[in-house]
Amino acid sequence: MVSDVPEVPTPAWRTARKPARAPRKPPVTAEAIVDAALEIVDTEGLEALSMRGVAQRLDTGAATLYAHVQNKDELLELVLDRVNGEVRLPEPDPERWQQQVRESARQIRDVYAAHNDLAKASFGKVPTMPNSLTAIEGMLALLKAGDLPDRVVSWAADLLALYTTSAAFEQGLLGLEERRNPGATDKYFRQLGEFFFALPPERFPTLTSMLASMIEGDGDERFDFGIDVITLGLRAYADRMLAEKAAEAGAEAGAADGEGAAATDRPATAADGSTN
Amino acid sequence: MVSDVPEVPTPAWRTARKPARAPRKPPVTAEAIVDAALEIVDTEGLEALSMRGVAQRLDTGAATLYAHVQNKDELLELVLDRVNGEVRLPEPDPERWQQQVRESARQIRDVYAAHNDLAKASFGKVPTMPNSLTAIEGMLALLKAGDLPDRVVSWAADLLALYTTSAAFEQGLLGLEERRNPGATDKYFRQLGEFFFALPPERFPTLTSMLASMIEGDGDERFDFGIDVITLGLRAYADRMLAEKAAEAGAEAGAADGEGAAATDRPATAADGSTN
DNA sequence: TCGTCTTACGAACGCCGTTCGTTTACTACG
DNA sequence: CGTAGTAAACGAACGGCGTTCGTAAGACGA
Repeated sequence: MVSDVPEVPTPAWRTARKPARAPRKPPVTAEAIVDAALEIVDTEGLEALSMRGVAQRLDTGAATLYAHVQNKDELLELVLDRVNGEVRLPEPDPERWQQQVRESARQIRDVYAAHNDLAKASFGKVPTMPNSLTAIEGMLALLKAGDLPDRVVSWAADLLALYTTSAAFEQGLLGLEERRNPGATDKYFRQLGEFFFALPPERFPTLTSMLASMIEGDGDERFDFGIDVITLGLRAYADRMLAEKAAEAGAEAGAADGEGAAATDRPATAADGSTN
Repeated sequence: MVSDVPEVPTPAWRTARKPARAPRKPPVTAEAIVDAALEIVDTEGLEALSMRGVAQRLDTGAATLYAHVQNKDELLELVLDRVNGEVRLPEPDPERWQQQVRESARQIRDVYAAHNDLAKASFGKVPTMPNSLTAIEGMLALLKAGDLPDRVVSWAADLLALYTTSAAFEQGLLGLEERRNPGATDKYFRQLGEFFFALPPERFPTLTSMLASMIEGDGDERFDFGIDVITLGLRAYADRMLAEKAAEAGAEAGAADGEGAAATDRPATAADGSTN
């Protein structure tokens, strides 16, 4: 399309050896499409991703893409899986499971946030692609090393994924807007602060009395807070669960047994797989 | 435009008394626009919401809307605020703060999920509209009744909002798809189950060993799990924080003080915080 | 060299958010 | 009653979107 119709006829011996095909463009493959799509997301954000844009970047038409990808949704899933492939989770070390969970969650957040607001595309999608499954496998293994019951581990993975994805989205969105017009984010936050400080205390007594602490902390601190709360909560939840189960068993076995403090020394039977 | 050009001339005495204007259509106001938009979201989901669709429902043109609403984004914010107005949080009762938080989070989730996938529109938006602020105020008050430090309360509100919104979105999305073609959700879940059970155990040992517990539980149970984990975690986090502060102060004042048990006056839900 | 078969792709369809310039409907005043 | 002024309404258009269809081009075995 660029110069297929020369104004002057070309001598035969010139066309004889493969004319103008030297800078051969790479063939269109699903992989190349995913690459191009991710490049667009990386430079302009998720909203700027369009089939036409991807096609343009590959020097072809939009219709071509549909030979390799069912639709935009599938393309997004492929992009997400490629990004999930960037995640590297550690081998579980039971001695440090909480740190490992924190570090891993942080890594996942950072991997996603490095691709702007891409995380938004993962909301409400059930992960089924290879790299996504590998990431889940890794996180489950980490949690299981924490000696938690199976049900707690499973549901905790969901909870952590939710939290991590949300945080990644917010951070990525912020980074994107900061890149779009640097400095505007500061101004926005200042205006936001002014707005909140101007709220009437009689209508929002609690809110206005806590503005200082609401603004406190950067993204990392706040993210770590969430992870800490969740891991501490998992521990406490599991302990409570085991205590209840023990009390039940005790009540069934004999009424003489005192009840209560069962969360003291973590018995190794925590993950006995007794769930259903 | 409906019948301005009659095929047969109308006698003068018919048009004399205000022709065809009897079923006067209500004037276009921002409120009516929000109503129409919410109706569309309620019946067809967030993705089906378009300015043209809203205009059609009001029997007018899309351009008219822009006289009352800056753009689609602002319209969405107004819709969200209207929905936030449906939330009714209880007066804080320090004796039952954990139950109150759970009930409130559940109510918020249900309010949103009742409007299909509307919750998706709230991701990444800082709440500034009246009803949103009122909801935050209420949740902060509830958390503060739990006797948590200000910083914990502030950040916990963020965390809970994230979790609740995500859960509402997932539940709403599910409900929407179930309404779109009833029964298809069951089939989808069955296929999903088959897919996961067919995964190779040597590549996903942890995942495949826990499939039973991953599938366990309905939406409510799983949501409550998350809320319980978070509230238990908040308690534990606050206790650990206070213990550290106490230890610091103790170390400064004199080295003679014993350390540890700071969760004394709190009824102590298995939150010993002794891990690592 | 021919026929087949995969891949590429221009053009079109029906949507979308938003803007522009004009028309309409109503109010207030002469 | 007539008219000027004004705010609301809105048709038409712009550029872009996801997706489909029928055709064109190239690869390749017979």
